[in-house]
Amino acid sequence: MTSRRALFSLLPLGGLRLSSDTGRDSDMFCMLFQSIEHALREVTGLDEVLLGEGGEHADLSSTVAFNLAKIKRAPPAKIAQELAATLAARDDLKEIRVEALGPYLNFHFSRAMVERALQQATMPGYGSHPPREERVVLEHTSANPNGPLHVGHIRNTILGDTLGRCFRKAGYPLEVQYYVNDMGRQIAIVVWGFSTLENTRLPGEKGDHHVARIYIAANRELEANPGCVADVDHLMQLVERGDPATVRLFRDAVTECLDGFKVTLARLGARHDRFVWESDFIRNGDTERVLGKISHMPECRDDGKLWLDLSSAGFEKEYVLRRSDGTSVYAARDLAYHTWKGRNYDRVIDVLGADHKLIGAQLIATMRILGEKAPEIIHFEFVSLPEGSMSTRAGKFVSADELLDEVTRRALEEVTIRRPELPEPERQEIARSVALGAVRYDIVRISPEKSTVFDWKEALDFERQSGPYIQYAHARACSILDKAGEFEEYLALENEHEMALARHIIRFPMVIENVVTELKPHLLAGYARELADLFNAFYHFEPVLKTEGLVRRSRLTLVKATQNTLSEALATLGIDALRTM
RNA sequence: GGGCUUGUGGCUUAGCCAGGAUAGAGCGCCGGGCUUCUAACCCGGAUGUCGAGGGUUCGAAUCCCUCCAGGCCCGCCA
Repeated sequence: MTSRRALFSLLPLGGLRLSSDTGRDSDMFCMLFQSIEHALREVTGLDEVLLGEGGEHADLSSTVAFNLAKIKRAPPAKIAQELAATLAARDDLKEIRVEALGPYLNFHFSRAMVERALQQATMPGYGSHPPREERVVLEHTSANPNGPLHVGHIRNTILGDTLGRCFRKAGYPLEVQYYVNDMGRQIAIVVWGFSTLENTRLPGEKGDHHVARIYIAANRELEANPGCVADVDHLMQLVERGDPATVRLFRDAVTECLDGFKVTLARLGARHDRFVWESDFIRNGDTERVLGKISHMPECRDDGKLWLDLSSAGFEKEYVLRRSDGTSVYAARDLAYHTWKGRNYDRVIDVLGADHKLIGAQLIATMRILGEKAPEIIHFEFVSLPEGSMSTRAGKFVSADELLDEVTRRALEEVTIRRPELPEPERQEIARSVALGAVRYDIVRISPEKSTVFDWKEALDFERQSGPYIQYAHARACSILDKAGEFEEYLALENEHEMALARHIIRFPMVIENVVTELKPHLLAGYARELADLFNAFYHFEPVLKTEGLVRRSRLTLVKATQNTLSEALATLGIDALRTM
């Protein structure tokens, strides 16, 4: 390790002077990737050339020689060697060093290229892609308004919001929607509770928590008096029929809960562009229109209730759309909603809980039969409590509000220990950002298909692999830049800490691209953490302010690129990039 | 019972879809490092039958089959 560093320092500097008019191409890494992939395709004649990250061995690498070996009946190492020679001779790969290491084809970017790409990383908005045409609509959270958002719901919120931020960063025109289920049975139960039970709102009680209290009490009451269920059914019929008084009762209850949601969502840094009310699809006739169209389909069955036979698509279960009392079922309204989305946007994405897997698949199948655009659905698995699964109805949940309160309290403790000299309001401000970073990161870092158990200890951990860890790396970079004052950008990367950091920074635009194509926000979480790791190592081993001349300027430029990239990555994760903490 | 899904060191987790270079991290544990650009940090060490068993392949954590365990779903709920 030491010897390699020594070797590097013997290399001539040959630094790159930076000027502001270079770097039109804002995602150099993507371009390099594409040109290598293109060259590989030409040279091998294969469509799939297996180009991927090179890890410790290279910037990019390919295992295509193995596949070619089968076709050409020659040893993969020999093929790799021949490919490397051919590729190295190409004009379009002039600045890339191609090497065959055994059967592997390794591609190394020249230092000059890394430095050029790095220069782009110092500019505001780094990682953003040019505007695209495709209009995207993203639905997330959409929790039933019968109680506050809890730690399960906000997995949806944070996943969706992060994905939305990635889409915007990737250049897509995006609208984020919240689908308000304002006419379901749960809401009818809330309304029934409001009209029959003691229901005064406690002083200081948030609307959503108030609604939950009534909802829990109403459910208890209904369990004790099953006869009252008919009253709830009646409410549902009245609201579907558009009975003005009932509609107002539903709307008031839902609004009270929704107002509470909006406060929580704002605390989480999540923003919806539009709240779409389910009942609007009854009122505007869309649901009726969809059901009318469906009634003419060969898959349609009407035996009192109206349902679809989706067995041709592999579903055994009846897909019920209208009850025998004439009222529509959620699935019917959902079809109307998705038809509307499909006709107004080019790409429709929903973030839904794993409990919606079946109904989601049925929805997609039906949309296809209808000839409408089917949504892409991201399902996330459940968050449970150590004592079992959460239930709003049973009052068994940890609300997002109490999670944020508790994490903020802990964060304030931590800030107060570390920065006792700061005035209270400033400490509170930092604590709020740290808490948000901790909560959001803790959730987004886990891939959605993993079911998790909520753990206070983990939620309150601000150390490695946490949001605050990344925020801290950013604050450190800011601290150096603040102390450095003015400097002229210049790059001459010397040692392996600098190179490793630089190589990672230039991948950022590609990470954004990957998140939106694969719909995997946790890739960004991992990227940001690795970036912080690499910066911390650089920070520890390579002094910046104590050096002089070109080395100082080069390292400062690298710090600036890191700070900027961390800041952009954190913003895309919905986490505040603090300048001090 | 049927369907979907997850199973990776004591704990949490990446990698799996598009199979290849010694399976990456973090917590915890052991040992080091703050007169030094913020120690919410860094460095080193121990810890893995990648749930089990078969199969495909030159090569399997990754693909296929069976089984086991957890989660979710299977309502004229949403």
